[in-house]
Amino acid sequence: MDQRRAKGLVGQLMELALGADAGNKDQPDFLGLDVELKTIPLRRDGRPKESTYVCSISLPKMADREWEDSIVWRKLKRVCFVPIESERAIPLPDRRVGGGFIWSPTDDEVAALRADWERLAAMIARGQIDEITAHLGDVLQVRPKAPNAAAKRMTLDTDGAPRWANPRGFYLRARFTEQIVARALA
DNA sequence: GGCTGATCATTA
DNA sequence: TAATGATCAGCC
Repeated sequence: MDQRRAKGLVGQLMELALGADAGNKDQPDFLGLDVELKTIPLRRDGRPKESTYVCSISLPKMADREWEDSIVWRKLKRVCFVPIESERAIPLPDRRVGGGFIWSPTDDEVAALRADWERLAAMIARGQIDEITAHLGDVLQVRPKAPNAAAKRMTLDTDGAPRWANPRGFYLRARFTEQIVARALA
């Protein structure tokens, strides 16, 4: 199977298998439980292979939104993580699924997430969206999230002036999810 | 190997 | 069309 053409398939199969019901809305996957479902790709050594996508960014809404009301926090305060074997050489049907577990960030993790989020939100609010790179953030990072690099979406400046920007999304660094998985297995 | 920026399938 | 689900590919 061509893995290049099956990127989101694993996640969607899990949603189907576990009965997630939010569809492609900007809300937690399990509406009644307020729990977000995420798969984590693991290599043979049991460490995460990739960073984990959290959500897309609504540029205009970042400016006057507090951390407690942010989409990132709403999604991350309770997550059902499901580790999945993801070596590129293993065919999709042969991949093993690990035991899923419900996770909530510890106080330290919340503090780290919040610090990164507030710094990034401040940059967005100041109209520095094009200066944000994936280098920023200790645990949370901002990366392109678009069909291709040429895609632009209309957004609003802090002054209310329209401008074009590349769509972005929030991601959890692999080092962060590695700690989560390690703690869950301990 | 780790990280960053780019890209792909499917659905409402 | 735009949002969801992530992984790919190349530079360091």
